[in-house]
Amino acid sequence: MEYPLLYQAFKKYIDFPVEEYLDIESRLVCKTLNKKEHLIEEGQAIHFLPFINDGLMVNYRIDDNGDRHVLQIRSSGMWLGDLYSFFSGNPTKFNIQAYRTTELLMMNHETFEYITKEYPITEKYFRLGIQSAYVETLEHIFNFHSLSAEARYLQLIESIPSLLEDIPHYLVASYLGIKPQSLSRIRRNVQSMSD
Amino acid sequence: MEYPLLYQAFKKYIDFPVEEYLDIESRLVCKTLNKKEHLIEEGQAIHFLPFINDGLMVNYRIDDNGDRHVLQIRSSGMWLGDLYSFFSGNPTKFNIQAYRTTELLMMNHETFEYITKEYPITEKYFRLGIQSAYVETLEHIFNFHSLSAEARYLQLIESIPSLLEDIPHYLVASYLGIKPQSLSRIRRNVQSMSD
DNA sequence: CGTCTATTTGAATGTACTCAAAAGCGGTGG
DNA sequence: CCACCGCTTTTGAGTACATTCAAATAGACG
Repeated sequence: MEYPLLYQAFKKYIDFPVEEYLDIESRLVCKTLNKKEHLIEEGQAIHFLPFINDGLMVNYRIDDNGDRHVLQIRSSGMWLGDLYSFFSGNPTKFNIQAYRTTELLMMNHETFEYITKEYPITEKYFRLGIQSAYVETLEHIFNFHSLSAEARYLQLIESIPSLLEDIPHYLVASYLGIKPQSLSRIRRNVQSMSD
Repeated sequence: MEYPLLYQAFKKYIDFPVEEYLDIESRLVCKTLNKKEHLIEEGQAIHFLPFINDGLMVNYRIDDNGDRHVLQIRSSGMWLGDLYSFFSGNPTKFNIQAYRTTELLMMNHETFEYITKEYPITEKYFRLGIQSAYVETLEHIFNFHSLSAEARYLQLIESIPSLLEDIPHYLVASYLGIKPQSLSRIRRNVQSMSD
């Protein structure tokens, strides 16, 4: 076993058999991205499903005015791709970029087909994984509705305390749905509150 | 076949075999809700997965201040439950309510276990369905980030023109992430623009 | 050291909010 | 049939929060 973090991911929801895991692992391709390098850019058709073995990835989308909106920030131990493009073959609308040197494990489409056919439990694993991502995303929407920008900020840095050291503040601001200037002012307020 | 809309749903992503569908259909329980009746209330453990055969359901959550936030509005031909509670057995945080007389088809947990075991393709169907809901939800977040309240309103009534006749405006406002007063003002503006 | 980019700060603006009241609408009972 | 009630929607006035525009400061890197 080369990638215990990946094995852990497969075991997260169900008792995934080791032998089958090892075959799957052997079929993945390792890829390293440098700081600021893109894994996925808008317009591409995505033929692989990436797992973050070590690093930090940001998923953003550009709107009609050319403005960037960060939708997901994910780190080691998580999958982060464009499921829609991966399964439909249509061009992606997303951009996924590394903000530190990041090591990815890539599963291509043929491998996905092979393992779900050969090991039916894989289908269940992905169903549960996607379901969990879906539930998280509903929670995210609820937070957007019910919390102020300041409360969302406090919640975010509580869950990932090192975030502001790891990626530019303007990306964190975008993820929170505010402008960098507003994030700066919120941080100033929070700072002075805790004095 | 009693419920063509359900069959259509099973065929949406894959070529789901009829015989297997018919067995699944026979295991569902039909339930009718009256206007304003709840299907799911916060705190319950959810033992069924509901499919909306005919009607309109609203999924909302109450925040710490006691305020309601509508997260989903779904109509005929869609599943709408709490996947998290259904699969984990934990109490739900959601409230799902009918706003018209609504006919539901309910799959209980044992049936889910039975059909995924007996017909492995079911697992794939649900994986694809949840995946599609997940992709929609990411789109929803992007709209929240990139569109003004007025643009979100226009997009919503374009996709469901009868929505404001079907459910109270304050629920639509909540779904849009604004107050009923603001929705009223937006509607007045849009009205006067088109004169 | 200089340049480029990111972050902070200030001032004015805008959008949605709160509070408060009025108008509209649907159902019930006199 | 009309009066009344409760609930929803609209409107008005003042406020709060995040935005824009613009400039200053701070940091990173060659």
